[in-house]
Amino acid sequence: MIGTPRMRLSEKTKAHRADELADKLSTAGLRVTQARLALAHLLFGQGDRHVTADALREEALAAGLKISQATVYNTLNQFHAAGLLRQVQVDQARSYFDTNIDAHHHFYVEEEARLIDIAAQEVDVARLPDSPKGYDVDRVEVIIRLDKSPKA
Amino acid sequence: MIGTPRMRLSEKTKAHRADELADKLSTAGLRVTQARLALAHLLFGQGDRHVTADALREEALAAGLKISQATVYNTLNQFHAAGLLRQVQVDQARSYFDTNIDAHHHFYVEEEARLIDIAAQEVDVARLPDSPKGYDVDRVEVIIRLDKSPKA
DNA sequence: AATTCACTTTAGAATCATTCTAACCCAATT
DNA sequence: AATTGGGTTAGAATGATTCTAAAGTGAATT
Ligand SMILES: [Mn+2]
Ligand SMILES: [Mn+2]
Ligand SMILES: [Zn+2]
Ligand SMILES: [Zn+2]
Repeated sequence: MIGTPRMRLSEKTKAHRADELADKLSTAGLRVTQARLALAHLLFGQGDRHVTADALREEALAAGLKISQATVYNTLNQFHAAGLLRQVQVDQARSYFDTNIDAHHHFYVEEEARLIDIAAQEVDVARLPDSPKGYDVDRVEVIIRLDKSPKA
Repeated sequence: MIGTPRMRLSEKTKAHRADELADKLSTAGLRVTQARLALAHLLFGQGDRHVTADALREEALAAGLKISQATVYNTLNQFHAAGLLRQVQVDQARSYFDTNIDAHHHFYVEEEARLIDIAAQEVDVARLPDSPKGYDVDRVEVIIRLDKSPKA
């Protein structure tokens, strides 16, 4: 399996140019529309993020964008289906969309509804059981649930 | 930390007697009521299970029990709060309640909405990152997502 | 530049799991 | 048997997500 090519820091850090994002959409087989570009800018323009649909909606509104809730959901689902986003399921109430699609794991702080990335190489899953007959491993997820330390 | 004492196979396999279940509830600090006993019988009377609220509701109805949806939810949440059930979050749509409260992991077959237990010793998580300052590990969950093997 | 057409966006309704409310019910105690 | 403090319930409410069907837009074609 070939990993996503690493970007140079300068590319990864600065805001993506519009044509970079447009390329990203086209390459993923999605038409380049205003709504998708605007949301892609919010999602991919500032490093790895974990967002809920509603949080992204509020960001869009705060940024003065006129984008409906349905479009936010449509876009997140399309980006996910196209492999531009990963969906993370840690909370009963809502789902998170992760802009980091490389293999990695998560801390989850339930009290703060906050996800924190763990690089794949930070966790060593040394041994896994065989999959049941007729099934293949799609993905191995490690979720480390955290509590706030009690005040000493 | 002291683990739950293992039962002999004969005890674990056969249906629990009513007084065993009543003890289980009392010990957990829950009053022994008809509804709780009946649901405990369905949940704990047949080995380890992963159930959704709705599935349990249907089982109860099929068994001729007169139990409302609200009571199913109340009871599952109370059993969970009392430590008799674990809640497993793998699917965006609904949550699962797991009668196996020992440390263990899961396979999840999304296509079939089915959870399969993995004994803790079947997975070797050899190395974990340090928790962020001010937070402690509550639980480490490993979820192996499975796909059906393509037909050869 | 106008036309076309498939795809996109949208407001609002619908869905569905879960929770809440407030009235009745029952287990435990006296 | 009366009291009382949960427990149970029907039905309403909530909240995330999806659906509908109508209006808008991107890309290709005249
Ligand atoms: Mn897959
Ligand atoms: Mn805890
Ligand atoms: Zn992540
Ligand atoms: Zn389990």
